[in-house]
Amino acid sequence: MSVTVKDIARVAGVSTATVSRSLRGLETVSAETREHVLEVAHRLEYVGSPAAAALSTGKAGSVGIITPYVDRWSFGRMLGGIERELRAANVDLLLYCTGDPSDPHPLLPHKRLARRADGFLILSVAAESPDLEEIFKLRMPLTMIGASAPWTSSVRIDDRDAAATAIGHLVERGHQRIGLIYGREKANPIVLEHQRYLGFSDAMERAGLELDDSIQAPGGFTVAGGEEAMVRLLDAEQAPTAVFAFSDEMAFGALQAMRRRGLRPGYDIAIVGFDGHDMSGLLDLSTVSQPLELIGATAARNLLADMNDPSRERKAVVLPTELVPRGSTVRDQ
Amino acid sequence: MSVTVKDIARVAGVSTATVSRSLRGLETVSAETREHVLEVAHRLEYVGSPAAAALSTGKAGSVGIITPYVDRWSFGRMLGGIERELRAANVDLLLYCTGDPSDPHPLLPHKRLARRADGFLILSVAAESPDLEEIFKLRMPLTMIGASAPWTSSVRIDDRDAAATAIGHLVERGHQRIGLIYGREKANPIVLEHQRYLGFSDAMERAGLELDDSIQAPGGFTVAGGEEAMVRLLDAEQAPTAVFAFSDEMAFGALQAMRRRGLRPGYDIAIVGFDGHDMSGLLDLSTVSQPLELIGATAARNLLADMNDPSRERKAVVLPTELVPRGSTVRDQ
DNA sequence: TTGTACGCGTTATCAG
DNA sequence: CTGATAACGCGTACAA
Repeated sequence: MSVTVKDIARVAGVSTATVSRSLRGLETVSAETREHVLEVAHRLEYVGSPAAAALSTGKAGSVGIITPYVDRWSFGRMLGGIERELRAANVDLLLYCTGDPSDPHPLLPHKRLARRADGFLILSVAAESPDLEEIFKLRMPLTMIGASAPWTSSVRIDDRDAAATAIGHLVERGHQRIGLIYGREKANPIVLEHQRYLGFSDAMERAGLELDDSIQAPGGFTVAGGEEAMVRLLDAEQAPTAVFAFSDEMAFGALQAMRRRGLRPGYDIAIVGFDGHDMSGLLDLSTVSQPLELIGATAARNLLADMNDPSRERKAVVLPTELVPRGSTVRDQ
Repeated sequence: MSVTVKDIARVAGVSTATVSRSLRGLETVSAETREHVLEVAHRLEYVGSPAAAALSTGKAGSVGIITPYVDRWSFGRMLGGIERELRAANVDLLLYCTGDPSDPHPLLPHKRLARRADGFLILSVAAESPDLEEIFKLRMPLTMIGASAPWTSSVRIDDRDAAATAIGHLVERGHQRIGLIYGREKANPIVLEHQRYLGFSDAMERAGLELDDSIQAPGGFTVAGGEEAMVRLLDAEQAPTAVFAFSDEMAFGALQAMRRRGLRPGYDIAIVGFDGHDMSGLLDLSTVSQPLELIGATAARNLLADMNDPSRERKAVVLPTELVPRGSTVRDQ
């Protein structure tokens, strides 16, 4: 097999305990002994066994990230922030993708999940999700992103307020018939959806406007889905004069649908998206921008802190969003 | 601490060996014993320790994926394909991000990498990269994506041919002055870049056209970088009539730059990108589309096969690409 | 079909 | 400062 601490101990003429201590840089070893051990280890091309270390210490040396999707733009950005922090702390990153949260999916794989990591980052999964109960029961350090539960740390934006701001922007510009492209079909919506919907209805009510189901459709958070949804809105008996989409990607699809019909964003119909996608500027799409990398990094840092000090008080961080008005809502003055 | 096989054995009145066998569904246990053990395990809420299992069997039960970037669109798509296959096989996914390959980065973390996973998926890293030597030395199952080495499996597209096709398309449409937006600044390019560049120059030569450095610029594979690069091309003493970008995202940036100057894609300047990005249709961008999820899935499946049978012959799979002509290259007939 | 007992590679607890 | 030695939790020859 491969080189172990035993081999090093034998060659270096010390005990395995001393080898272990030297390797980990504990101060309780004389400098010269350590030097020697390190030299031998290097010469033998020693590579430690994380499994053995994990078994011995009880710490896996990694955190798991649980997410319903992996190929969405916003996920990539968050992941970037998370990865950076984790790498800096030298902990491994395990990725678990649960698939669409509205499916009755086969639960978060096995409970094996538990022992794999020392803590978890949970993305956009409703705290009430039955799947999560299993995780909560583990009583491990947890940080939720895009949702929150009283007994875990969380990092998120104020989805409700942000959505209301977007609608407020449209109302200000004189729109009275405002359509909506939301995410999943009804049941078990991911949290942020629910919050954004509340913000939407808050603002509509405040403006004295009626909610009309015929101009609301699900876009599944994809470009193609957004396009389909927009087609439905346009085909409604009375089409909307403005549309709010729960994600920029869906808004892009909506723009596509409009273009196919010769409708000009901002003139014929106003559109505002959500995320602050790289490409929203290019498409001149108004959007509510959120600091995704920062959200990821903040969550990761928080989780690491919780892991190091389990008694640490749980934190619920709320990061700011920003409305970015562009041509898709301001041309039609 | 937590429930172990020993606890189950005691409660169920059998040996730990029988517990282990039952838990893993080995056929060498009587049905009724197994039932009983499973029932007890369930009742005790037993959760196995992957670390212990790994230590005992020598298999980590996971594969590592090594990538220079994590927030690029194409990566998300590949990851989707990879994740699906891995999940189906019930193996964990470890993510290692190396950062920009042209930096002299601190090597692929530690060698600890080795024992963490049973195999690795390596994305877009040059086989000649010094970092990889360390990995190769491990003699573990490896599958490269977007690059290849004779002694490992690999899955890729024919970047050279694909790039040549894109240029051929432009040449066909009468373009003689063709600019290029490539990725990283010179040194240590990721492999696909080199290949695409070769395809570019192949086709240029074949058409009897000259390469002109003044209309070639790096865009760093980002939208913003693509925009900057395009500005440089437009400001060249003699601007190009057509531009080929190594990624759709950079092409999007180029479109942005054109729009800011009132230039119409397909009329004033033709543009063709690379990837088959979700949004290329929306922006009417001609592109060379590659089957990213399939690439990821194929690579993952291949790696799993190599892991199960180390003597398995290494495979080098080349998947097809497709030129998708759109308005950005065909309007100016 | 089932049980015994040892090994996997580290870390941690004691003595010394 | 260093060395035995006992865990850590599971898999698996080997024996019964």
